[in-house]
Order: sequence, then structure tokens, then C-alpha cells
Amino acid sequence: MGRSPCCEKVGLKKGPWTPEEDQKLLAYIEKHGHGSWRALPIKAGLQRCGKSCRLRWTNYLRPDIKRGKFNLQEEHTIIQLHALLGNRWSAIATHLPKRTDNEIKNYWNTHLKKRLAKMGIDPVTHKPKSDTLGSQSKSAASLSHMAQWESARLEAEARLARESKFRSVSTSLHHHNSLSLGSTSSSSSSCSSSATPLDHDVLQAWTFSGVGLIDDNHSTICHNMESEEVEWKCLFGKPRQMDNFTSLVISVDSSNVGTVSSDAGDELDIVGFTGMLLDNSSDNAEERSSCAEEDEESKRYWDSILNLVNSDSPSDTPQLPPLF
DNA sequence: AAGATGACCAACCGCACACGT
DNA sequence: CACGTGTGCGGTTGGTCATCT
Repeated sequence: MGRSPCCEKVGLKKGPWTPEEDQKLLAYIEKHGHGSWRALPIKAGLQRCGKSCRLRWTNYLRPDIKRGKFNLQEEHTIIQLHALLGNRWSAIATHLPKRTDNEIKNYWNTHLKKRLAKMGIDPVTHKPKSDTLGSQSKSAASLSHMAQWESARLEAEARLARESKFRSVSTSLHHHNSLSLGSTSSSSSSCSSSATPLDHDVLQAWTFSGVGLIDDNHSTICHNMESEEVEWKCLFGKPRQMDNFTSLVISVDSSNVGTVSSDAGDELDIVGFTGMLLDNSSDNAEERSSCAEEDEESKRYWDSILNLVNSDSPSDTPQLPPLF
């Protein structure tokens, strides 16, 4: 529509905000509310565009912003939600109520992404990078799941959009209706109740095809590489304390499949990754038995995610509000 | 000591969408 | 329905500071 830039007017200031400007903006919003952002700068006596004011307010001046280092729980939440939602920073931010999308985005780009990369996990797909090699048979099997995945994704998109609209109307429900993946009352949806929890199939569909941080078998691992927090944890299902680990090796060769080993010689069960790394379309009876066990484990895993995402205990700790 | 490099993060930019007319 | 406006969002930039050489 050929819309003109909001800051095209000469004379409008750009760049870092001064304490005086902050004070003006703060004082005006406290007194009048922000109202129309475009009109605000003139009323508040600021030589800024409305957009700049809005950004300054939402990312910095808002009183309900928690600043400073992200704790481990917050990091885990970000990683989990990024695995589910991708770069939907605003959606992720709704589950970290005191953090801004910009802050989360910055933290992801400067810390978490690098950490995952160091671990050999693609920060985009949340899969081991080696999975791109030798996974052709797996990818063939994957195709049959793509429709399921896409269906779940589209459903979630639609619901996100609806809830976004809803949030704009009802701020009181802000933290309980923002993220949506599963059920919906949409006519196009197969699910009819907004109160219906997400089921395993949908979650698996979501994590399938590279969207999930974790695969079918529970083993999501996060390593805080920073020296002051040498702590390893599995994000779901199998919490472990792994002090003094300094690096992580994901074993991908057939003789050592299913383990993650540290240079300290410890090993972790990581059948989850191997499920992705190997073609598991075996007709071997033993392996089928193994698959049954994995299915059970998988179910427990998804239950853990469902517990997480359906948790409704709002607090400073970033518990995920109900999603569905 | 000084320049190079990297990390961090606030802020900007442009696009997309919702909504009112 | 078309158009204009306001706002939200995600990607990117650029300034500042710390560390390295």
C-alpha cells in the first residue's frame, strides 16, 4: 500500500534513549496511558516517532519487565518453546511473562543458539546436525508424517491468530490463552473443545520433521556452556545432574548408538537421538520389542510435555500456562 | 599501550495484518 | 471491496564494552 515510514520526518531523533526521554515517556504513559503511539511523542514532548516510543516502552520501560540474566528454567523454557514454535518470539515471550520478545530473541541468538550448535544440534531444526547425513531412508518415512505435521501446524497457526485477537480484547486472560498448538474450536479443526489438552499425536506431529527439540524418545539435552554454570540437564523426562562435564559427544556410529558420552567418560542413554539418527524401520522381533518399550517411554515423554504445557501455575518461574 | 576481534543488546527497519472508513 | 492507518512482529544493524593479540 505504499505506506510511508513512520520516522521519515526530519528532526525526529533516533538512536539510544536518554534518561530525560525515558522520564518523559514514562511520566506521560503513567499519567495518560499510551493511547495512540503515533500521537504520543508530540503529546509527551518527545522528538521521537511513535514506533520508537512503543519499542522503548515495551522493551525497556514497562514496569513489569524482569531484567538480567536468564535462569536455567527460563533457558529450558525458551529452548522447548523454540523447538515447538520456531522464531515466534512473541509467542515464546507470552510464556515468560516478565521477559520481552526482543530480550528472548537476543538471548537465543547470542547464547542458546551457539550452545546448541556446540552440542552438534541444529538450532533451527533442533536435531543433531549429523542427522542430515545418511537419513534418506528416514526421510522417506518422514514424508508420510508430513501431512500430519502440516495439519497440526496449520491448526496451531489458526489458533495463534485467533488467540492473538482474543488477547487484544481481554488482557485479563493474557497469560492463559496465548499459545496454541492443539485443539481448537475452528470449523476447520478436528478438535472441538478449547479445553481439550493437546494429545500425543499432535505433539509428535509437531516435533516431527525437525520442529521438535526432542524426538520420539525423550532425550532432550541442554548444556549450559558457561563456566559458572557447568550443569547439564535433560529437559524432559529424565533429569540428570551432570556436573563437571566439559563437552558432549553424540555417538552416531552403530557400535555406540544410543549414548551420549562426555569426555569424563560418563554415558547417557540417548535413544532419542538414535531414533532420528538411524532408520528404525526394522522387522526384527527384538527390535520390535525394543520399539514397544520405546513407545511406552515415548508416551511417558509426551506425558511429561503435556504436563509441562498444561501446567497452569502462574508464577515468576516460567511455568507454561495451559496451551489448549 | 593500542589495535583487532568478538560478545552483547538496544534500537531500527520493513513487512504483514487487523481494523476502521 | 478498496484503501489508509495503527500496531505487532521478526530480522538486522550498529554502538559499546570486554577480551585477545
